[in-house]
Amino acid sequence: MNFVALLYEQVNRMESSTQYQLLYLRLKKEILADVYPIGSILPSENDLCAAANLSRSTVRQALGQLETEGYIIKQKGKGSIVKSKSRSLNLLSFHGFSAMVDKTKMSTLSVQEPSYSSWPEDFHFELSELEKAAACIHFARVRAVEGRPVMYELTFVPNLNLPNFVRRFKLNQSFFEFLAKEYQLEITGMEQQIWAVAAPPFVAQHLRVELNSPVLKINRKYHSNRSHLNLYSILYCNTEKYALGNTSGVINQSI
Amino acid sequence: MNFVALLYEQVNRMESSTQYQLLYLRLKKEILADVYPIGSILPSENDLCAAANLSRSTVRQALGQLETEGYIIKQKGKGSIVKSKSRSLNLLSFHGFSAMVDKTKMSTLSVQEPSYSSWPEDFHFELSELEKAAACIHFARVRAVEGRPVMYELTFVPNLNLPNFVRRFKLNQSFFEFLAKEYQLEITGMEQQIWAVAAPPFVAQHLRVELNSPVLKINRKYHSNRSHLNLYSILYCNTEKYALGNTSGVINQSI
DNA sequence: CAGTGGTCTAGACCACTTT
DNA sequence: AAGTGGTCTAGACCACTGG
Repeated sequence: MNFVALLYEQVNRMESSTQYQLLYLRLKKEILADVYPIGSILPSENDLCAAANLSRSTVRQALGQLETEGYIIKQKGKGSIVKSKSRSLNLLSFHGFSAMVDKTKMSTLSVQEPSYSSWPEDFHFELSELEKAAACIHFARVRAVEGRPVMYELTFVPNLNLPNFVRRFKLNQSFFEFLAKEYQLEITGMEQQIWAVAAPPFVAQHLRVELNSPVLKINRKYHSNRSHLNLYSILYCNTEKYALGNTSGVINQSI
Repeated sequence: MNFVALLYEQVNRMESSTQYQLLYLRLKKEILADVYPIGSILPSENDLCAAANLSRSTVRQALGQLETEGYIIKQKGKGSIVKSKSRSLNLLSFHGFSAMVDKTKMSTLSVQEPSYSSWPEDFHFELSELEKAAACIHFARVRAVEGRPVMYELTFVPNLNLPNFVRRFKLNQSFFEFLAKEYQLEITGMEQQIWAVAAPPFVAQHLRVELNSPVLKINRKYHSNRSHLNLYSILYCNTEKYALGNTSGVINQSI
């Protein structure tokens, strides 16, 4: 390696992070921007080595991170296939939702369009001082499958450097994809708590179930790549017909 | 030798063993056997290189797998610290359970001691031919916190090369740790479906809640490192006082 | 058959922790 | 200062996939 390349590497290390992280971030952005659409194959490891002037181990480290985060699947003799545009987070989803390639059966009803407000009095999440000081962006929607309401979702977001959120976000689009595309905001983790509760009146109404019938209640706190910015959701789910489910390769334990 | 045993031999022979996998398995066994107790530090990467006559990359690959599975935490300048004796998962657990270092508040009641039986008629999971051919090991237990029943758990396991399971397993121990220690059986993945249901009589009785009050029902299929062996559980949870919760993803990036 | 990812080696320099 | 894990290089051979 020559002197210029050495200097270049030093500068890169000072300015941001490591070589494999830079490559990882670049590839992730390109996947999100459809430079490599779902189903397509990334350049081979050797090509990436040559293009980025890196050793194969370093390239493999970047690809490994993309793989564990669910963006790609690597196949011996074939290549690195783009699998998904969003991080596999182990989120619960309605059984069959992800399988519905034809999403015509799924619809979204607006209950509360995005607006700026203050935080609810009885908000059940702990907020940082910074979040409390910011305005609260709130919206609510009902998700339906085959015309049957299955989920009532209330979302709360501190308005921290999210310009024109209210104007730009449309309720029928994917919230996470919107955040990634418009603000480079990545969801990096999540905490959730789940209960079975008797449907209160406003939930019974939106989900069209009998008062006090059993529904799932889920409180979620999403962590993001902006360390002080978290997103909050409260979900009520009607599981009479559709169960909530998830699959995880790297699972969890306890009890 | 019967059909089941023959299939097993084949599968076992197919399981390849690379250098890093062998080292990974050896270290994992030693962690489970308390050669390296929780909190202790593994031999340094260089020591492992010398001892096993491997390059550092290979040793790091083995340690990396132990880390992603939650057995160790690596700290720069310090070493690889043993963190846990069971795989760190993303399973739902009762909120606060993991925080209870003092587990005296948690108790287990036997409902059905382990026994061999046939598979239930209305079993809601799809079984492979191999699993159907095997006997079903079944047990049921109730988990309580501070004397309050919170979970009623029914478990079903195909009796495939799990010698003396019924005699060896005690209901008040961790099922996963038992499987890892006695049979080197690792849980590698899981599917689950979740409902909110009205408590049927037998559930209401075991959880000491009113008939038809809302309870969580969870069906789980656990995948293991034996590709054809899955474990099945049906859980009923009383979430009146304790919610079910989990955390996933990378939570602490930096302050 | 050429190309791919999987495994592995034998070095090197760095930032960090502990002594 | 010595030791640790984090990153990175420049090779190598293998098993597998595809044309």
